[in-house]
Amino acid sequence: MQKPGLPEGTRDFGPEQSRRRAYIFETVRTVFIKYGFQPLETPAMENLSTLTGKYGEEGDQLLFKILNNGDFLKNADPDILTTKNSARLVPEISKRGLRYDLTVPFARFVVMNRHALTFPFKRYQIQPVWRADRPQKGRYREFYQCDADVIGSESLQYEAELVQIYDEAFAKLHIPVQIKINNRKALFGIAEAAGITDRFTDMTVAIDKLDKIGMDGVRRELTDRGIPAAATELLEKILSAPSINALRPVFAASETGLKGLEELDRVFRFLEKLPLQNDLVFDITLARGLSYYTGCIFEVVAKGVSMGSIGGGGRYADLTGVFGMPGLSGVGISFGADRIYDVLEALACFPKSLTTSVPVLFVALDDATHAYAFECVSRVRAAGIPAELYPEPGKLKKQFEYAAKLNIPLVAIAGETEMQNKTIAVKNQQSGEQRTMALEELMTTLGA
RNA sequence: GAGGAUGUAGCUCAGCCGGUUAGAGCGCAAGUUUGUGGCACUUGAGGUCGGGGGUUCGAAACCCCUCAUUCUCCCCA
Repeated sequence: MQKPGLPEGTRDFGPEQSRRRAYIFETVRTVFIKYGFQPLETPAMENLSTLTGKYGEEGDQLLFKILNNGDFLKNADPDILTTKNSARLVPEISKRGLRYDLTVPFARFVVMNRHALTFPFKRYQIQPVWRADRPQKGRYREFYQCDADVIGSESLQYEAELVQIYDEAFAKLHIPVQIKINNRKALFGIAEAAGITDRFTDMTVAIDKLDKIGMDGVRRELTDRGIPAAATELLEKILSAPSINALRPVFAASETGLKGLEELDRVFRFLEKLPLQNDLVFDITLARGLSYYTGCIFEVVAKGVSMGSIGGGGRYADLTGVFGMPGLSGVGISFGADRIYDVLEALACFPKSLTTSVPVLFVALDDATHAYAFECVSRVRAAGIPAELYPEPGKLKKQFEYAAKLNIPLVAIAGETEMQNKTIAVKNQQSGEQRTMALEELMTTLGA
Protein backbone atom coordinates (compact mmCIF):
# COMPACT_ATOMS: atom_id res chain seq x y z
CA MET A 1 0.00 0.00 0.00
CA GLN A 2 1.21 3.49 -0.74
CA LYS A 3 0.41 6.73 1.00
CA PRO A 4 -1.61 8.99 -1.30
CA GLY A 5 -0.44 12.52 -1.83
CA LEU A 6 -0.44 15.49 -4.16
CA PRO A 7 2.44 17.13 -6.00
CA GLU A 8 3.75 20.20 -4.25
CA GLY A 9 1.75 23.30 -4.98
CA THR A 10 -1.34 21.52 -6.28
CA ARG A 11 -4.69 21.07 -4.55
CA ASP A 12 -7.94 19.17 -4.69
CA PHE A 13 -11.14 21.16 -4.62
CA GLY A 14 -13.98 19.63 -2.64
CA PRO A 15 -17.65 20.22 -3.45
CA GLU A 16 -17.92 23.50 -1.61
CA GLN A 17 -14.64 24.83 -2.94
CA SER A 18 -15.61 23.81 -6.45
CA ARG A 19 -18.92 25.62 -6.15
CA ARG A 20 -17.14 28.71 -4.88
CA ARG A 21 -14.62 28.57 -7.68
CA ALA A 22 -17.39 28.16 -10.23
CA TYR A 23 -18.97 31.27 -8.74
CA ILE A 24 -15.79 33.24 -9.41
CA PHE A 25 -15.45 31.89 -12.95
CA GLU A 26 -19.09 32.58 -13.76
CA THR A 27 -18.96 36.09 -12.40
CA VAL A 28 -15.90 36.94 -14.48
CA ARG A 29 -17.16 35.10 -17.54
CA THR A 30 -20.46 36.98 -17.46
CA VAL A 31 -18.63 40.30 -17.54
CA PHE A 32 -16.32 39.14 -20.35
CA ILE A 33 -19.28 38.09 -22.46
CA LYS A 34 -21.04 41.36 -21.80
CA TYR A 35 -18.11 43.21 -23.34
CA GLY A 36 -18.13 41.07 -26.44
CA PHE A 37 -15.27 38.68 -25.74
CA GLN A 38 -15.47 35.25 -27.32
CA PRO A 39 -14.51 31.97 -25.69
CA LEU A 40 -11.29 30.16 -26.50
CA GLU A 41 -9.64 27.04 -25.15
CA THR A 42 -6.14 25.81 -25.92
CA PRO A 43 -4.31 22.63 -24.90
CA ALA A 44 -2.67 22.27 -21.51
CA MET A 45 0.58 21.47 -23.28
CA GLU A 46 2.34 23.39 -26.00
CA ASN A 47 5.45 22.71 -27.97
CA LEU A 48 8.34 23.77 -25.81
CA SER A 49 9.59 25.96 -28.64
CA THR A 50 6.35 27.95 -28.42
CA LEU A 51 6.92 28.68 -24.76
CA THR A 52 10.64 29.16 -24.32
CA GLY A 53 12.11 32.61 -24.61
CA LYS A 54 8.78 34.36 -24.04
CA TYR A 55 9.00 34.94 -20.32
CA GLY A 56 12.61 35.88 -19.83
CA GLU A 57 15.36 33.74 -18.45
CA GLU A 58 13.62 33.15 -15.14
CA GLY A 59 10.43 32.22 -16.90
CA ASP A 60 12.13 29.49 -18.88
CA GLN A 61 13.28 27.89 -15.64
CA LEU A 62 9.74 27.95 -14.32
CA LEU A 63 8.35 26.02 -17.27
CA PHE A 64 7.19 22.48 -16.59
CA LYS A 65 8.70 20.27 -19.23
CA ILE A 66 7.14 17.03 -20.36
CA LEU A 67 9.41 14.07 -20.91
CA ASN A 68 9.23 12.62 -24.39
CA ASN A 69 7.55 9.28 -24.78
CA GLY A 70 9.30 6.13 -25.78
CA ASP A 71 12.99 5.45 -25.48
CA PHE A 72 13.92 9.10 -25.29
CA LEU A 73 17.53 8.53 -24.33
CA LYS A 74 18.24 6.38 -27.32
CA ASN A 75 18.59 9.29 -29.72
CA ALA A 76 19.96 11.81 -27.27
CA ASP A 77 23.39 13.20 -27.94
CA PRO A 78 25.82 11.00 -25.93
CA ASP A 79 28.16 13.92 -25.32
CA ILE A 80 25.43 15.94 -23.65
CA LEU A 81 24.40 12.95 -21.61
CA THR A 82 27.88 12.43 -20.23
CA THR A 83 28.48 16.10 -19.46
CA LYS A 84 25.26 16.16 -17.43
CA ASN A 85 24.40 19.63 -18.71
CA SER A 86 20.69 19.90 -17.89
CA ALA A 87 20.09 23.03 -19.90
CA ARG A 88 21.44 21.41 -23.04
CA LEU A 89 19.82 18.06 -22.32
CA VAL A 90 16.27 19.41 -22.06
CA PRO A 91 15.72 19.94 -25.80
CA GLU A 92 17.06 16.44 -26.39
CA ILE A 93 14.53 14.69 -24.19
CA SER A 94 11.58 17.09 -24.00
CA LYS A 95 9.68 18.69 -26.82
CA ARG A 96 6.55 19.73 -24.96
CA GLY A 97 5.75 21.75 -21.87
CA LEU A 98 2.77 22.87 -19.80
CA ARG A 99 1.56 26.35 -20.61
CA TYR A 100 2.88 29.10 -18.37
CA ASP A 101 0.17 31.64 -19.10
CA LEU A 102 -2.73 32.11 -21.50
CA THR A 103 -1.36 35.00 -23.51
CA VAL A 104 1.37 33.22 -25.43
CA PRO A 105 -0.90 30.31 -26.44
CA PHE A 106 -3.40 32.94 -27.54
CA ALA A 107 -0.80 34.65 -29.70
CA ARG A 108 0.08 31.27 -31.19
CA PHE A 109 -3.59 30.64 -31.90
CA VAL A 110 -4.06 34.00 -33.56
CA VAL A 111 -1.13 33.44 -35.89
CA MET A 112 -2.28 29.95 -36.82
CA ASN A 113 -5.85 31.06 -37.43
CA ARG A 114 -5.36 34.51 -38.83
CA HIS A 115 -7.37 33.74 -41.96
CA ALA A 116 -10.40 32.70 -40.00
CA LEU A 117 -10.39 35.56 -37.53
CA THR A 118 -12.03 38.96 -37.73
CA PHE A 119 -10.00 41.75 -36.21
CA PRO A 120 -10.05 43.24 -33.73
CA PHE A 121 -10.42 39.81 -32.18
CA LYS A 122 -11.59 39.71 -28.59
CA ARG A 123 -11.28 36.46 -26.72
CA TYR A 124 -11.61 35.32 -23.15
CA GLN A 125 -10.03 32.19 -21.76
CA ILE A 126 -10.46 30.58 -18.35
CA GLN A 127 -8.03 27.73 -17.90
CA PRO A 128 -5.28 26.51 -15.60
CA VAL A 129 -1.61 27.37 -16.08
CA TRP A 130 1.44 25.79 -14.48
CA ARG A 131 4.61 27.28 -13.06
CA ALA A 132 7.44 25.41 -11.38
CA ASP A 133 7.74 28.15 -8.81
CA ARG A 134 8.41 27.56 -5.12
CA PRO A 135 4.89 27.48 -3.65
CA GLN A 136 4.00 29.83 -0.82
CA LYS A 137 1.09 31.90 0.39
CA GLY A 138 -1.11 32.81 -2.57
CA ARG A 139 1.25 31.05 -4.94
CA TYR A 140 0.52 27.69 -6.48
CA ARG A 141 2.10 25.53 -9.12
CA GLU A 142 -1.22 24.99 -10.82
CA PHE A 143 -3.63 27.89 -10.89
CA TYR A 144 -6.36 29.35 -13.04
CA GLN A 145 -6.15 32.51 -15.00
CA CYS A 146 -9.16 34.28 -16.46
CA ASP A 147 -7.89 36.28 -19.39
CA ALA A 148 -9.51 38.76 -21.72
CA ASP A 149 -7.45 40.06 -24.63
CA VAL A 150 -8.19 42.05 -27.72
CA ILE A 151 -5.76 41.86 -30.57
CA GLY A 152 -5.60 43.80 -33.81
CA SER A 153 -6.36 47.32 -32.66
CA GLU A 154 -4.33 50.10 -31.12
CA SER A 155 -7.36 51.95 -29.84
CA LEU A 156 -7.03 53.07 -26.25
CA GLN A 157 -10.75 52.50 -25.97
CA TYR A 158 -9.86 48.95 -25.09
CA GLU A 159 -7.64 49.96 -22.21
CA ALA A 160 -10.62 51.87 -20.87
CA GLU A 161 -12.95 48.92 -21.41
CA LEU A 162 -10.60 46.57 -19.62
CA VAL A 163 -10.53 48.93 -16.66
CA GLN A 164 -14.31 48.83 -16.68
CA ILE A 165 -14.23 45.04 -16.75
CA TYR A 166 -11.95 44.91 -13.74
CA ASP A 167 -14.13 47.40 -11.97
CA GLU A 168 -17.37 45.62 -12.75
CA ALA A 169 -16.16 42.12 -11.97
CA PHE A 170 -14.65 43.01 -8.61
CA ALA A 171 -17.72 45.04 -7.71
CA LYS A 172 -19.85 41.97 -8.43
CA LEU A 173 -17.56 39.86 -6.28
CA HIS A 174 -17.77 42.47 -3.51
CA ILE A 175 -14.01 42.85 -3.35
CA PRO A 176 -12.90 46.48 -2.93
CA VAL A 177 -9.85 46.92 -5.12
CA GLN A 178 -7.36 49.43 -6.34
CA ILE A 179 -6.75 49.29 -10.07
CA LYS A 180 -3.28 50.58 -10.79
CA ILE A 181 -2.34 51.84 -14.20
CA ASN A 182 0.96 52.91 -15.71
CA ASN A 183 2.60 52.96 -19.09
CA ARG A 184 5.84 51.33 -20.17
CA LYS A 185 6.56 54.29 -22.43
CA ALA A 186 6.37 56.60 -19.45
CA LEU A 187 8.80 54.33 -17.65
CA PHE A 188 11.07 54.44 -20.64
CA GLY A 189 10.80 58.22 -20.56
CA ILE A 190 12.17 58.18 -17.04
CA ALA A 191 15.09 56.09 -18.16
CA GLU A 192 15.72 58.52 -20.99
CA ALA A 193 15.53 61.52 -18.73
CA ALA A 194 17.98 59.87 -16.37
CA GLY A 195 20.21 58.74 -19.22
CA ILE A 196 20.05 55.08 -18.30
CA THR A 197 18.07 53.57 -21.15
CA ASP A 198 20.59 50.74 -21.28
CA ARG A 199 19.59 49.80 -17.74
CA PHE A 200 15.85 50.06 -18.33
CA THR A 201 14.94 46.66 -16.92
CA ASP A 202 17.12 47.09 -13.84
CA MET A 203 15.49 50.42 -13.25
CA THR A 204 11.92 49.14 -13.48
CA VAL A 205 12.63 46.15 -11.26
CA ALA A 206 14.03 48.48 -8.63
CA ILE A 207 11.32 51.14 -8.60
CA ASP A 208 8.62 48.49 -8.76
CA LYS A 209 9.53 47.71 -5.18
CA LEU A 210 9.01 51.23 -3.89
CA ASP A 211 5.87 50.51 -1.88
CA LYS A 212 7.50 47.41 -0.45
CA ILE A 213 11.00 48.51 0.50
CA GLY A 214 10.64 52.29 0.55
CA MET A 215 12.78 54.95 -1.06
CA ASP A 216 15.91 53.93 0.85
CA GLY A 217 15.53 50.38 -0.36
CA VAL A 218 15.06 51.52 -3.94
CA ARG A 219 18.15 53.68 -3.72
CA ARG A 220 20.17 50.73 -2.48
CA GLU A 221 18.71 48.50 -5.14
CA LEU A 222 19.63 51.00 -7.87
CA THR A 223 23.15 51.37 -6.56
CA ASP A 224 23.56 47.60 -6.31
CA ARG A 225 22.51 47.34 -9.91
CA GLY A 226 25.22 49.77 -10.84
CA ILE A 227 23.11 52.76 -11.75
CA PRO A 228 25.01 56.04 -11.39
CA ALA A 229 24.28 58.27 -8.43
CA ALA A 230 23.20 61.19 -10.61
CA ALA A 231 20.54 59.08 -12.26
CA THR A 232 19.37 57.72 -8.92
CA GLU A 233 18.95 61.25 -7.63
CA LEU A 234 16.83 62.23 -10.59
CA LEU A 235 14.72 59.10 -10.24
CA GLU A 236 14.09 59.96 -6.64
CA LYS A 237 12.84 63.38 -7.61
CA ILE A 238 10.54 61.91 -10.24
CA LEU A 239 9.12 59.29 -7.93
CA SER A 240 8.33 61.84 -5.26
CA ALA A 241 5.87 63.78 -7.42
CA PRO A 242 4.12 61.11 -9.42
CA SER A 243 1.24 62.66 -11.31
CA ILE A 244 0.77 62.74 -15.05
CA ASN A 245 1.00 66.51 -15.24
CA ALA A 246 4.02 66.73 -12.97
CA LEU A 247 5.89 64.35 -15.22
CA ARG A 248 5.32 66.32 -18.41
CA PRO A 249 8.20 68.77 -17.93
CA VAL A 250 10.51 65.91 -16.98
CA PHE A 251 9.83 64.26 -20.29
CA ALA A 252 10.37 67.39 -22.38
CA ALA A 253 13.23 65.67 -24.14
CA SER A 254 11.65 62.24 -24.28
CA GLU A 255 9.22 61.72 -27.09
CA THR A 256 8.44 58.22 -25.89
CA GLY A 257 7.81 59.43 -22.36
CA LEU A 258 5.38 62.06 -23.55
CA LYS A 259 3.58 59.52 -25.69
CA GLY A 260 3.15 57.33 -22.64
CA LEU A 261 1.62 60.18 -20.67
CA GLU A 262 -0.65 61.00 -23.56
CA GLU A 263 -1.90 57.44 -23.69
CA LEU A 264 -2.61 57.44 -20.00
CA ASP A 265 -4.43 60.71 -20.41
CA ARG A 266 -6.62 59.26 -23.14
CA VAL A 267 -7.62 56.33 -20.99
CA PHE A 268 -8.54 58.58 -18.11
CA ARG A 269 -10.54 60.82 -20.44
CA PHE A 270 -12.55 57.87 -21.74
CA LEU A 271 -13.52 57.04 -18.20
CA GLU A 272 -13.96 60.59 -16.97
CA LYS A 273 -17.72 60.76 -17.05
CA LEU A 274 -18.32 57.13 -16.21
CA PRO A 275 -18.05 56.60 -12.50
CA LEU A 276 -16.12 53.51 -11.38
CA GLN A 277 -16.98 51.65 -8.23
CA ASN A 278 -13.31 51.06 -7.39
CA ASP A 279 -10.25 53.28 -7.38
CA LEU A 280 -8.30 53.75 -10.58
CA VAL A 281 -4.92 55.21 -9.77
CA PHE A 282 -1.92 56.20 -11.82
CA ASP A 283 1.17 54.59 -10.30
CA ILE A 284 4.46 55.44 -11.95
CA THR A 285 6.23 52.74 -9.93
CA LEU A 286 4.14 49.96 -11.44
CA ALA A 287 6.42 48.02 -13.78
CA ARG A 288 5.25 44.40 -14.19
CA GLY A 289 7.70 41.72 -15.09
CA LEU A 290 6.59 40.26 -18.37
CA SER A 291 8.86 41.83 -20.89
CA TYR A 292 6.44 41.92 -23.78
CA TYR A 293 4.38 44.82 -22.46
CA THR A 294 4.93 48.03 -24.40
CA GLY A 295 2.12 50.44 -23.52
CA CYS A 296 -0.36 50.73 -20.68
CA ILE A 297 0.04 48.22 -17.89
CA PHE A 298 -2.42 47.26 -15.15
CA GLU A 299 -2.35 45.63 -11.81
CA VAL A 300 -5.14 45.01 -9.30
CA VAL A 301 -4.70 44.68 -5.57
CA ALA A 302 -7.40 43.96 -3.02
CA LYS A 303 -7.84 46.56 -0.34
CA GLY A 304 -7.32 45.42 3.21
CA VAL A 305 -5.89 42.01 2.31
CA SER A 306 -2.22 41.28 1.85
CA MET A 307 -2.23 38.96 -1.12
CA GLY A 308 -0.08 40.42 -3.85
CA SER A 309 -1.78 41.26 -7.09
CA ILE A 310 -5.01 39.50 -7.99
CA GLY A 311 -4.99 40.70 -11.55
CA GLY A 312 -2.65 42.18 -14.10
CA GLY A 313 -2.27 42.98 -17.74
CA GLY A 314 -1.20 45.42 -20.34
CA ARG A 315 -0.61 46.24 -23.97
CA TYR A 316 1.89 44.47 -26.14
CA ALA A 317 2.70 46.05 -29.47
CA ASP A 318 4.02 42.95 -31.13
CA LEU A 319 3.26 39.72 -29.38
CA THR A 320 2.67 37.72 -32.54
CA GLY A 321 5.86 38.88 -34.20
CA VAL A 322 7.90 35.96 -32.90
CA PHE A 323 5.42 33.64 -34.57
CA GLY A 324 5.82 35.38 -37.89
CA MET A 325 2.98 37.85 -37.80
CA PRO A 326 4.41 41.25 -36.90
CA GLY A 327 2.67 44.53 -36.26
CA LEU A 328 -0.38 43.23 -34.48
CA SER A 329 -1.07 45.19 -31.31
CA GLY A 330 -2.97 43.70 -28.44
CA VAL A 331 -4.07 44.50 -24.94
CA GLY A 332 -5.29 42.17 -22.26
CA ILE A 333 -5.94 41.56 -18.60
CA SER A 334 -5.89 38.55 -16.35
CA PHE A 335 -7.77 37.63 -13.18
CA GLY A 336 -5.93 35.38 -10.75
CA ALA A 337 -8.83 33.16 -9.75
CA ASP A 338 -7.01 31.31 -6.98
CA ARG A 339 -5.89 34.45 -5.24
CA ILE A 340 -9.34 35.94 -5.67
CA TYR A 341 -10.62 32.85 -3.92
CA ASP A 342 -8.22 33.41 -1.03
CA VAL A 343 -9.25 37.05 -0.81
CA LEU A 344 -12.96 36.20 -0.82
CA GLU A 345 -12.33 33.72 1.94
CA ALA A 346 -10.32 36.19 4.00
CA LEU A 347 -13.09 38.76 3.56
CA ALA A 348 -15.84 36.16 4.17
CA CYS A 349 -17.50 37.41 1.01
CA PHE A 350 -18.74 34.18 -0.57
CA PRO A 351 -22.53 34.02 -0.96
CA LYS A 352 -24.12 31.68 1.56
CA SER A 353 -26.22 30.02 -1.11
CA LEU A 354 -23.10 28.24 -2.37
CA THR A 355 -23.19 25.76 0.52
CA THR A 356 -26.43 24.06 -0.53
CA SER A 357 -26.52 21.24 -3.05
CA VAL A 358 -30.27 20.63 -3.38
CA PRO A 359 -33.25 22.33 -1.71
CA VAL A 360 -35.01 19.12 -0.67
CA LEU A 361 -34.18 15.59 0.46
CA PHE A 362 -36.78 12.82 0.26
CA VAL A 363 -36.72 10.12 2.91
CA ALA A 364 -38.78 6.97 3.28
CA LEU A 365 -39.62 4.53 6.05
CA ASP A 366 -39.77 1.17 4.29
CA ASP A 367 -39.55 -0.41 0.87
CA ALA A 368 -43.10 0.47 -0.13
CA THR A 369 -42.79 4.14 0.77
CA HIS A 370 -39.28 4.20 -0.73
CA ALA A 371 -40.86 3.38 -4.09
CA TYR A 372 -43.42 6.14 -3.55
CA ALA A 373 -40.65 8.58 -2.62
CA PHE A 374 -38.74 7.59 -5.74
CA GLU A 375 -41.80 8.61 -7.75
CA CYS A 376 -42.01 11.90 -5.88
CA VAL A 377 -38.36 12.82 -6.32
CA SER A 378 -38.63 12.02 -10.02
CA ARG A 379 -41.59 14.32 -10.46
CA VAL A 380 -39.82 17.12 -8.63
CA ARG A 381 -36.76 16.70 -10.82
CA ALA A 382 -38.95 16.60 -13.91
CA ALA A 383 -40.17 20.04 -12.89
CA GLY A 384 -36.58 21.23 -13.00
CA ILE A 385 -35.96 21.31 -9.27
CA PRO A 386 -32.83 19.60 -7.94
CA ALA A 387 -33.76 16.99 -5.34
CA GLU A 388 -32.35 13.92 -3.66
CA LEU A 389 -33.69 10.67 -2.26
CA TYR A 390 -31.89 8.86 0.56
CA PRO A 391 -31.04 5.35 -0.59
CA GLU A 392 -31.80 3.46 2.64
CA PRO A 393 -35.35 3.70 3.96
CA GLY A 394 -35.87 3.22 7.68
CA LYS A 395 -33.76 4.98 10.26
CA LEU A 396 -34.83 8.58 10.12
CA LYS A 397 -32.00 9.69 12.38
CA LYS A 398 -29.45 8.82 9.74
CA GLN A 399 -31.46 10.42 7.00
CA PHE A 400 -31.94 13.65 8.91
CA GLU A 401 -28.28 13.81 9.75
CA TYR A 402 -27.49 13.41 6.07
CA ALA A 403 -29.72 16.38 5.27
CA ALA A 404 -28.14 18.44 8.03
CA LYS A 405 -24.61 17.72 6.92
CA LEU A 406 -25.31 18.58 3.30
CA ASN A 407 -27.11 21.74 4.33
CA ILE A 408 -30.33 20.64 2.68
CA PRO A 409 -33.03 22.98 4.00
CA LEU A 410 -36.11 20.75 3.50
CA VAL A 411 -36.73 17.09 4.31
CA ALA A 412 -39.75 15.46 2.65
CA ILE A 413 -40.88 12.36 4.53
CA ALA A 414 -42.78 9.61 2.76
CA GLY A 415 -44.60 7.38 5.24
CA GLU A 416 -47.56 5.03 5.07
CA THR A 417 -50.14 7.76 5.64
CA GLU A 418 -48.56 10.17 3.20
CA MET A 419 -48.39 7.51 0.51
CA GLN A 420 -52.08 6.65 0.91
CA ASN A 421 -53.15 10.30 0.81
CA LYS A 422 -50.74 11.16 -2.02
CA THR A 423 -49.08 13.74 0.18
CA ILE A 424 -45.68 14.34 1.71
CA ALA A 425 -44.61 15.55 5.16
CA VAL A 426 -42.24 18.45 4.69
CA LYS A 427 -40.00 19.52 7.51
CA ASN A 428 -38.05 22.76 7.51
CA GLN A 429 -34.68 21.86 8.92
CA GLN A 430 -33.94 25.32 10.18
CA SER A 431 -37.18 26.21 11.93
CA GLY A 432 -38.13 22.64 12.82
CA GLU A 433 -41.61 23.31 11.45
CA GLN A 434 -43.33 20.39 9.75
CA ARG A 435 -46.46 20.24 7.59
CA THR A 436 -48.07 17.64 5.40
CA MET A 437 -48.90 18.84 1.90
CA ALA A 438 -49.53 17.74 -1.64
CA LEU A 439 -46.41 17.26 -3.78
CA GLU A 440 -47.62 20.07 -6.04
CA GLU A 441 -47.58 22.47 -3.13
CA LEU A 442 -43.99 21.52 -2.34
CA MET A 443 -43.02 22.14 -5.93
CA THR A 444 -44.76 25.51 -5.92
CA THR A 445 -42.86 26.46 -2.77
CA LEU A 446 -39.63 25.57 -4.49
CA GLY A 447 -40.53 27.76 -7.42
CA ALA A 448 -41.42 25.27 -10.13
C1' G B 1 18.13 29.13 -6.88
C1' A B 2 18.96 31.00 -1.14
C1' G B 3 17.16 30.70 3.84
C1' G B 4 13.72 29.40 8.08
C1' A B 5 9.68 26.27 10.25
C1' U B 6 6.88 21.87 10.81
C1' G B 7 5.85 16.33 10.28
C1' U B 8 2.23 12.34 16.65
C1' A B 9 -5.46 9.21 15.49
C1' G B 10 -9.62 11.00 9.65
C1' C B 11 -8.79 16.69 11.14
C1' U B 12 -6.51 20.48 14.67
C1' C B 13 -2.92 19.80 18.08
C1' A B 14 -0.67 18.51 23.45
C1' G B 15 3.17 15.33 25.02
C1' C B 16 8.26 20.33 29.68
C1' C B 17 14.89 18.72 30.96
C1' G B 18 14.89 10.97 27.39
C1' G B 19 11.55 6.86 31.87
C1' U B 20 5.74 2.25 32.57
C1' U B 21 0.06 0.17 28.52
C1' A B 22 1.27 7.67 23.54
C1' G B 23 -3.21 11.75 25.11
C1' A B 24 -7.16 15.80 24.27
C1' G B 25 -10.82 18.32 21.31
C1' C B 26 -13.48 17.71 16.95
C1' G B 27 -15.01 13.94 13.59
C1' C B 28 -16.57 8.69 12.93
C1' A B 29 -19.60 4.13 14.62
C1' A B 30 -23.29 2.14 18.04
C1' G B 31 -26.80 3.20 21.82
C1' U B 32 -30.25 6.17 25.36
C1' U B 33 -34.97 7.37 21.23
C1' U B 34 -38.11 0.97 15.89
C1' G B 35 -41.95 8.18 12.16
C1' U B 36 -37.75 13.10 13.15
C1' G B 37 -31.31 15.87 12.66
C1' G B 38 -28.75 19.87 15.57
C1' C B 39 -28.24 19.49 22.18
C1' A B 40 -26.80 16.09 26.13
C1' C B 41 -24.96 11.56 28.07
C1' U B 42 -22.85 6.35 27.57
C1' U B 43 -19.77 3.01 24.94
C1' G B 44 -16.53 1.84 21.02
C1' A B 45 -13.24 1.72 16.71
C1' G B 46 -8.93 4.17 15.00
C1' G B 47 -1.69 5.54 15.80
C1' U B 48 4.61 1.64 11.48
C1' C B 49 4.88 8.89 16.56
C1' G B 50 6.94 10.84 8.03
C1' G B 51 11.06 7.10 6.63
C1' G B 52 16.15 5.15 7.60
C1' G B 53 20.35 4.96 10.72
C1' G B 54 22.84 6.22 15.37
C1' U B 55 23.50 7.40 20.91
C1' U B 56 21.25 4.87 25.37
C1' C B 57 19.51 -0.04 30.09
C1' G B 58 15.45 2.79 27.75
C1' A B 59 13.86 7.46 22.09
C1' A B 60 7.74 10.43 19.91
C1' A B 61 11.64 13.35 22.56
C1' C B 62 18.78 13.77 21.57
C1' C B 63 22.28 13.41 16.87
C1' C B 64 22.93 12.42 11.44
C1' C B 65 20.73 11.38 6.72
C1' U B 66 16.39 11.33 3.78
C1' C B 67 11.40 12.38 2.18
C1' A B 68 7.16 15.52 2.49
C1' U B 69 4.62 19.94 3.61
C1' U B 70 4.67 25.08 4.69
C1' C B 71 6.58 30.21 5.01
C1' U B 72 10.14 34.18 3.50
C1' C B 73 13.54 36.23 -0.34
C1' C B 74 13.97 36.30 -5.86
C1' C B 75 9.90 36.52 -9.23
C1' C B 76 4.91 36.43 -10.07
C1' A B 77 -1.58 35.57 -10.60
